[in-house]
Amino acid sequence: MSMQESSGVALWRQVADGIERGIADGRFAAGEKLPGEMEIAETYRVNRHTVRRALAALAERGLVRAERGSGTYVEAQRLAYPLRSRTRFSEIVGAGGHEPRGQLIEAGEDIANREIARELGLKIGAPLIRIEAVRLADRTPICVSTTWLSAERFPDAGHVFANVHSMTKLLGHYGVKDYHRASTRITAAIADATDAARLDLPLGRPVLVVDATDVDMLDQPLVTKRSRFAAERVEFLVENG
Amino acid sequence: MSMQESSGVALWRQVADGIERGIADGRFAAGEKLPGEMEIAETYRVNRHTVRRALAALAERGLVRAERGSGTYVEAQRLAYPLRSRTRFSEIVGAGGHEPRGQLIEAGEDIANREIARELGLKIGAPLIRIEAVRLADRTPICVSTTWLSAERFPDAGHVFANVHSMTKLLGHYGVKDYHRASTRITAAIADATDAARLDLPLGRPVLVVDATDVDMLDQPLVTKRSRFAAERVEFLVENG
DNA sequence: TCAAGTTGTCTAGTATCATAGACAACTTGA
DNA sequence: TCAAGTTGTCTATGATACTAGACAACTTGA
Repeated sequence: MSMQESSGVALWRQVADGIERGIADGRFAAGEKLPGEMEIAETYRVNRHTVRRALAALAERGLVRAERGSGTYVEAQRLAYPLRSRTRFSEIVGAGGHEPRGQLIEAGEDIANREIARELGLKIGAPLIRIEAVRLADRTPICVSTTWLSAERFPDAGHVFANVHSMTKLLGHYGVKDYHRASTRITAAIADATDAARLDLPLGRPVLVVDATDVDMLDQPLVTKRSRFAAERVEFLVENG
Repeated sequence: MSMQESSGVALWRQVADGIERGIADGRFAAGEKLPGEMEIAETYRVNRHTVRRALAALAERGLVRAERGSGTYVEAQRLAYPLRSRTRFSEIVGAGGHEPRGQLIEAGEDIANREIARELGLKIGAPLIRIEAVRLADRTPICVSTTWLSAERFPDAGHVFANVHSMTKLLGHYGVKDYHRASTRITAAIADATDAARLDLPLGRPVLVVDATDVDMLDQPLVTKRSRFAAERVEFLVENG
């Protein structure tokens, strides 16, 4: 493997990403010993100090642990996140044996642009409630979400959410007994400073960007949201047929 | 917005990513003029030269175009890629008005590890055909795929694929009339040197990693594959209910 | 016990990144 | 025509990243 020059990504970062990928796809299993620093330096054709910096970065994030005189060992795992018609963060995280938590960052008012208006079946310029929240599993931030609801249909939704800390409960408060996922769009990006801070993620890490709209049992749009997931902490499962 | 220090990502790269994100999520529409270099420098709190380097990187990738004395303008778009039960690369790309193409990189033999054996319903160590291919839309590489098939059920599949250049046709050659997607797992990573070269992508860009298994009409597994998509060129659409 | 292999910690030298300022070349609209 | 605003190019300087080499501290297995 050879490294790319002047890509705007430091060499040690490229090495760290390479090793992390090896951990993610199972080439380096959890608990296993990584190759020695000299060997890694040779395979990536960089100086041993550069490898050490890469390993230090991974160690700081808790993915590996160095043992002097012995070697460097892997410790990691990703949260499985099924994308079903019935997608509830708390249920998914809870099913994985982790403790789900939601935390309100900010609630405010907004106005529908063309895209949101189309998703929610509203007119452009219609008043909206915007809720920004971060969701955690066992105190590890998993994603940050921006959620939009019609301010007419859900007046004062911001204050309600601040009390109940759950989208399901919020909708229940307005008489919505059940809802399901109508559409989901996924792509990836690089975490910007805001996301990075909220996700407790170093800048430059990949995030999975998910745009989704939930509808009620009559297929009437309820909420639309954009979530940014720390890619290194989740793995989406799409179940077809 | 403030930049993060010593993340292993150069400042100009962070600025470039920020602008690219603005293009991706529509803050900067195609054809529109970006803010002036001085203004960008102020919002990101970096030197104008750093902004210029960021813009140069985006220009090289064809996302923006600078016009001396006038401004810098956006030009970009992402390929919509629906993840349905019936997922066929050529149909998706063709439907978007682009010309699909597949290109064989390498075909060889392999042996089933635990994961592949489970996906394909084979025993560990069972003989496999491994096919590496890159898929393009209008000569732009979209993804690289590694596909595994049972060597017993599909003998000589590598040579067949080299002739037909299509997974659908390959399966048809063995009497498989129709098939559909059984499972899809998505996560994101950073492009390594191999991916970067094959996708004509600078190192360090995010890729969407998709693990998928296709089954026949009797739900018997046919092929399992791992694809890596250039995240900046596609947007997955998950359609539920 | 000892040799080989591992991670930890120094010292340097070179290349790249980022900032700062100045000015040229060009476009646009008044 | 001209002023204001834009991108293009140059010089210079300090900070950081990367390489190179040496050796210490520690673990493991023969």
